[in-house]
Amino acid sequence: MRLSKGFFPTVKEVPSDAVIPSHQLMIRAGLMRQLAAGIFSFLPIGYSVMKKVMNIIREEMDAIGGQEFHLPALNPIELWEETDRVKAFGDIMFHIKNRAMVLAPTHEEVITNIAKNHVKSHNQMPQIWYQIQTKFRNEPRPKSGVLRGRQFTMKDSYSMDSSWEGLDKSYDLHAEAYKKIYTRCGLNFYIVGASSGAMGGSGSQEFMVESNAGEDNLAVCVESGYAANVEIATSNVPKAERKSESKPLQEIHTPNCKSIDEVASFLKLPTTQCAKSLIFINANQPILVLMLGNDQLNESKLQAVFGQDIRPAQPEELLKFTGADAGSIGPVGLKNFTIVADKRLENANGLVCGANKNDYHLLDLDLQRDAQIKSYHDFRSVEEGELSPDGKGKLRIIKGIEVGHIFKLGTKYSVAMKANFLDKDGKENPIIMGSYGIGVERIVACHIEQHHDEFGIKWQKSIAPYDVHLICVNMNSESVVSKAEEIYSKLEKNGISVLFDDRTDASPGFKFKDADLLGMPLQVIVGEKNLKNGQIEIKERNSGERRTASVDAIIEEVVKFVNA
RNA sequence: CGGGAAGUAGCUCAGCCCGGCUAGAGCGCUUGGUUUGGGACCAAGAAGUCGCAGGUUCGAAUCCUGUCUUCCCGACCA
Repeated sequence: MRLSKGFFPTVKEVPSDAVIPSHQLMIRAGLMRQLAAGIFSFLPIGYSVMKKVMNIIREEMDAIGGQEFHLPALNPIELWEETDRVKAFGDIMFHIKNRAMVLAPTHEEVITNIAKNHVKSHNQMPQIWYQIQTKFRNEPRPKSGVLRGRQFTMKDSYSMDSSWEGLDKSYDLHAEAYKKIYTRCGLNFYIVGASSGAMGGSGSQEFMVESNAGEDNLAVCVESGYAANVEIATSNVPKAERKSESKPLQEIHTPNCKSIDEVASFLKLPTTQCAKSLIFINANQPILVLMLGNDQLNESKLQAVFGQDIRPAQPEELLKFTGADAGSIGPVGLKNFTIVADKRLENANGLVCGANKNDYHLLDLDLQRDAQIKSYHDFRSVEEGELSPDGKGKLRIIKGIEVGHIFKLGTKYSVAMKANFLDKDGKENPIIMGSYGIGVERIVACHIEQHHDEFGIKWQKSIAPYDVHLICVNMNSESVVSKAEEIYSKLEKNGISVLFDDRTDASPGFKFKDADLLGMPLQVIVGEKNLKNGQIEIKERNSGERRTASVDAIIEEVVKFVNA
């Protein structure tokens, strides 16, 4: 492609509403333009990268036996009522005004609908069905360019199995395919254990790219290889000790002591001898959660136990339910409460807790003796520097961008939509499903986040829009132009895709800047300076390394680089 | 949905506080000329209902009210 003929709207100045590097560069290098919040037009060079990513995805999905579908984005709302997800998605789902239709935010329902009508026997499984298609989600706050949009491209796939072992296998196939996809796309990524959230199912993992632009926090440990979303991450921290003897409960005046730190320093006790009480409301019922010392409660873990609707109590509710304000609340003597505690507190004694009376605390609380603990769960958020669960190394908390998520769905959708098959014994069972997603634009943005410098993008070979950026430095020199033209046509004949900067109205400096911004892996620079010595310069964008090759050897040199 | 910021030429912005005549700059664009190895130079030019609506005023980009849009932080994110 000739730069003089094609549409490559590069921009020198940083767009005012782009904050993160990938967003800025996707605008500056002419990959896309914004139409509205979270909605982007992809321009030729941007779409060419998208297509390369999608092809890698196709190849790897086909390699595990996936079959490509193309499902409608416009769905009858009735379909979504069958699984009660009109309510579950709420405002996230776009609704069509003049017909009872919605724009699909994902495709479990459509897939299950097809499976229900046609997958009737265990002999027809396993199946892996996928598509690459536009998804619509009415995000309350689109941000960071293409990283969180209202319309985006997703590879979504669905596995159908007749057994749970089969699901495990389909899931593992996807995990392996995903690793290949992200590796081929030039991304450094982590696979982390994740919360299944309201999606349901028995397990899920996320594929995460480390980046400051990320919205998720991950706990990772290089030494042990442990990696998990902090929503579910655990660490190796000691439990509170149980002393051999429990002293009697004792009420003590603790004026103006609200926080655990204030209470601990007032009583001259370590914070790890304090039990912090937090009140939540679930289905109008109060729940008291006990945490050790200054441990932070992880609300995702709380939701995993009590469901999504649990919420913190309002200050007036605290007073109503416990008779005290925050800072003086405890588990002793509460009526009609569900009391749960973090695992670190299991059967502990000798603790300090609120007395349900403002400015008073209780000493020597024994959780076995003095409180009705319904159950113990892991509720705490892990902290930077704690030991990984296997104790082999320290945890680091990093920010990550989710580029993929795989779920073992189980039978949630097949049961809801009555997608049943007959097993070997002629018995009817719900199809066992998995669902697996990859955000295509996110891969592109993450690639740029991981491969760029102050001058522009550094495409890795696998997804670069062109293999080579050919620069003709002196358009007024006939010999230079004819040599550049010759190289252009020879490279194309050798199957190399070339972006040829043959503009007559751009200065050399301008061309070099554009080449660095656009970021093709190899720049071939044809200029008078080197040509008079029979040399052509080549520059590798990734390393910045420059060298020259003789006019006779240049084609071979470039072909070698591209195919390396 | 809560908090903050911003909408002036294709882009990046100044002007607004303290109202005034014909609304500016740089980049980009058009034409002509010069230039050609790291975002060239000279000259001439085109281009803006100052987001929109209403109000105050002799007079509004500027003051007031409302509204829309965009960005950032938070909440939310199957």
